Amino acid sequence: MIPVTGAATGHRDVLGGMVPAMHNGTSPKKTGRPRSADADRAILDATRAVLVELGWGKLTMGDVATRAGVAKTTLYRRWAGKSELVVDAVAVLFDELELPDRGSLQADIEGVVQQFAALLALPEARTALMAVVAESTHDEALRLRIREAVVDRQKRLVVLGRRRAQERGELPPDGPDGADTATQIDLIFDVIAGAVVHRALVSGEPVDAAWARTFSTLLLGGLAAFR
Amino acid sequence: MIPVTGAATGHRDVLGGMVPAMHNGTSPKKTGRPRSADADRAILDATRAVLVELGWGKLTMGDVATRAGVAKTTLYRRWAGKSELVVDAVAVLFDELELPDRGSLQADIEGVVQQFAALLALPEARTALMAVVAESTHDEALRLRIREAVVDRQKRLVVLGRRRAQERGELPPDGPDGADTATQIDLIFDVIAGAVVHRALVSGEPVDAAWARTFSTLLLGGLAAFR
Amino acid sequence: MIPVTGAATGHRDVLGGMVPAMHNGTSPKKTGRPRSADADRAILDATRAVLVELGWGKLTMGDVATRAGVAKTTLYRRWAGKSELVVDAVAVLFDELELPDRGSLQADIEGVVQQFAALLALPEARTALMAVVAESTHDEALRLRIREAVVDRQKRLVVLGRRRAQERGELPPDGPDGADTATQIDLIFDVIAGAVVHRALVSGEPVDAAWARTFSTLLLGGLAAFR
Amino acid sequence: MIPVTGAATGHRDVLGGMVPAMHNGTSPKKTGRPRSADADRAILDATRAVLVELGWGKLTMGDVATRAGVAKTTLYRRWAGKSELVVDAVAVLFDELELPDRGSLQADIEGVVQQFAALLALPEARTALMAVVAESTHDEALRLRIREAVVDRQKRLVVLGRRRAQERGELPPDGPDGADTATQIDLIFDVIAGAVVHRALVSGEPVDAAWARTFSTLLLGGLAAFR
DNA sequence: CTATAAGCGAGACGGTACGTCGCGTCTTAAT
DNA sequence: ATTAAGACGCGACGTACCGTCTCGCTTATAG
Repeated sequence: MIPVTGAATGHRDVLGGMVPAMHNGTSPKKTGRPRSADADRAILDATRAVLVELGWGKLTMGDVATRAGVAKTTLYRRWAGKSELVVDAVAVLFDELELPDRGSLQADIEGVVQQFAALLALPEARTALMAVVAESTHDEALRLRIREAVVDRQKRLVVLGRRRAQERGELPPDGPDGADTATQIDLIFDVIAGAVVHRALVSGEPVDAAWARTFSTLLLGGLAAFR
Repeated sequence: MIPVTGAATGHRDVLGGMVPAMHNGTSPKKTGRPRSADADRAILDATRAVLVELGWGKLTMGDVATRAGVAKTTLYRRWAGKSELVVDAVAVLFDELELPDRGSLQADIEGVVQQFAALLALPEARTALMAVVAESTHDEALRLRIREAVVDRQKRLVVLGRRRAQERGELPPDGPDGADTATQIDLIFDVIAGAVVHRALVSGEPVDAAWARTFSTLLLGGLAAFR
Repeated sequence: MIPVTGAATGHRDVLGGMVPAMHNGTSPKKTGRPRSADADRAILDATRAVLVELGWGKLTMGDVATRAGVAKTTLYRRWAGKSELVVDAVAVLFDELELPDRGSLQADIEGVVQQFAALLALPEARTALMAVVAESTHDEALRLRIREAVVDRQKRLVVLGRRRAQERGELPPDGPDGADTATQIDLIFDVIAGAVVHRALVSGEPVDAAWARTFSTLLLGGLAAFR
Repeated sequence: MIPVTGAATGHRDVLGGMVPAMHNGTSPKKTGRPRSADADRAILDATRAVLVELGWGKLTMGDVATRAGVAKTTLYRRWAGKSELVVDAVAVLFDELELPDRGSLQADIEGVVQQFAALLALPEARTALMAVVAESTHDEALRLRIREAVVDRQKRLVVLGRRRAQERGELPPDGPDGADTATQIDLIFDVIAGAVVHRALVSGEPVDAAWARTFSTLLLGGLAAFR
């Protein structure tokens, strides 16, 4: 996994005391046998493998443990539950998204749309993403974890594409008001990610080159409205 | 429930024989005691009640059955599982969405966006919707069911809004090519629904009047690109 | 079935009123469609068939009804439950026991022992007999029914064998006290039936010619003690 | 329970792999948390309690588990089903049978007959015994288990009574042929146990002092035939 | 170089829910 | 009134995972 630092590090037990530590990157330990790094890797690999084969619903902690050649205890020592484990296991997939420079804003948008669509075509990514999002609707901590591990990390693509377009003169430079800029970035991200996910997973229609073209045309037109 | 006709009509058992029939609107029965319509109503009401109180994760079939004053078997006679039941139970919530005529396309868009956001603010709707969508990523029959019961039914809002805008002269009349029209409707639907869901549930940011305004501005700008 | 007359005829419902009539040979009915005699036959045949194939434990009322081409209601109109039905279905098997005259009391005893053992070698007879006896340990009405339909009917074998032996001079004639005679008959019946059943079903040892010989020797010796 | 060693030691699952082990006395375990001996005791006590209160028919695994303060799974980890559990639970009742020395073979026989009758007068013993015997008619493993846990253990009474009678000179010493001796013991056991059970449970007549006297007279006379 | 402390594989544990099965009753329409 | 069909309320079944716990062992650092 890509060690996630920050918010959801460790958790308080019922008595309010700090428990040895969930996955968080920091190492508060001093003595005793250190945790096996092999186990971490094996567990996350096994998680992805099981996700592909069985999907979220059929994925069980015991199953993952067995495949990873690890005891269930080892697993629970590191992650609080299925959701947390799967978020970490899947986050890495989203880091592979890139924004190759295709020369125009429209082409760049089409490119990232199609990359995202390709990712959502992978059963494990599709299923795991929606499953953890579903879980997060009644688990704030999980929602934050997803935001950190997945959402916020991918905003870089919007930021980058925007800067390139500004450099090309396709978009005006940022105004003096930083808040407006941030609002626009969030909006664009929600529109792109939301539309692609909805098209692919809810409507169940293909996100192909033709759709990417039509969609990017709409988006570009919309962006012009902010000029 | 609004009886859903079509796809998931009955299913074959292991021996290939036709099983009495899941919920599907068709009536293959001729003899024997007819199924109780009261039970249907009671079950769906109970499902919504349990969803509100406990959420998707804590909803159990046994619990629903008890509250509905019905045997668990009666429940399984009509729905194959939790997901199918919940789809039918929540579908009706989406039917309450309306498109009040606010005088301009932008105002209409903002209105529907806010109605949709209000619906997603209900815990039972939010959780149940995402949960069944998550399930549907590895269950094609369920995906079709969602599409019929929820998605396709709400496209009416886009169609209506579009016609009104055309009557007002805000949008050009349909071209001769019906396919283009359908493509545009689908696109607009995916963009609106996708963006709102993503904003509300993934980004976790409020879908308020300000956001609705900014979003509708973007969308209107985009629609101009198709003129 | 061999219609059983007497004790367990009909049963009182919870309110103490007389219910239309269980199987009892009498016909209190006057109007309406008469009961099908075919159904009776088909049900009992089906019961025996299912007993052979599946045994008592797996025999279900629904299964019997289906095989008999009859509705479950029809079945319950005639028998109060599984036990009652099976008693009637199996009773006939015991009526096939005979006491061929082999010329001596010992040979006659050996003969009946082996016939009874052959009957207990049939899975349906063995299983059904023990199952209803087990049920009868907490169901007095069932115990009486078994006694009438099975036990008392087979005492004829003891009575007949005894009379023949008396005619041959192997046993003394009945004394003046009828009670003593009845006591002896009951005792002999319990000893023979009990020993054979215990040997065959509890000890699980074969009831073969050798055992029959040893057993009859013991019994004859014992009878001499009453002279 | 008195741990039963032998026959029913673990069982093969559908794939032929060895399953963790049902109750059998052997300990194939090496690693992991050991099974709780307290649980064993609590379960068997609870089983007997439920048998007394509700009888075999109303005894449910869930009920036993609850009363024993144990999870249902724990129960199924040790016993394959109701029958196996009840055999172990009632076996101990039979171990309480004794053969007090009353000074003569006839008196000893009468004594054991009446003790056995008293045991069969207990609803839990009567019902449970017959129920498991009935089950065993189509379950060889269960039959062996009953034989080990109940039947074979009580042969000690016959062996002891016989030795005492020989010491008193009421019976001749064992001949050189051990097989004959074993045959006789088995026969006597089947006759005593069979006759008492048949009288008590099938004929439904009282096993009182008078019957015990008449029966023992018959048996003694029979034994004389082997002299 | 021993003591202490945590990690680890294994698997039993108390729970909760599952989805199925059979029971015996009931509600239809058709004799 | 009886029949075939089949839905119904009920209750138990045996299984699957959950997340925790106890074992005996291993592998570190600290004294």
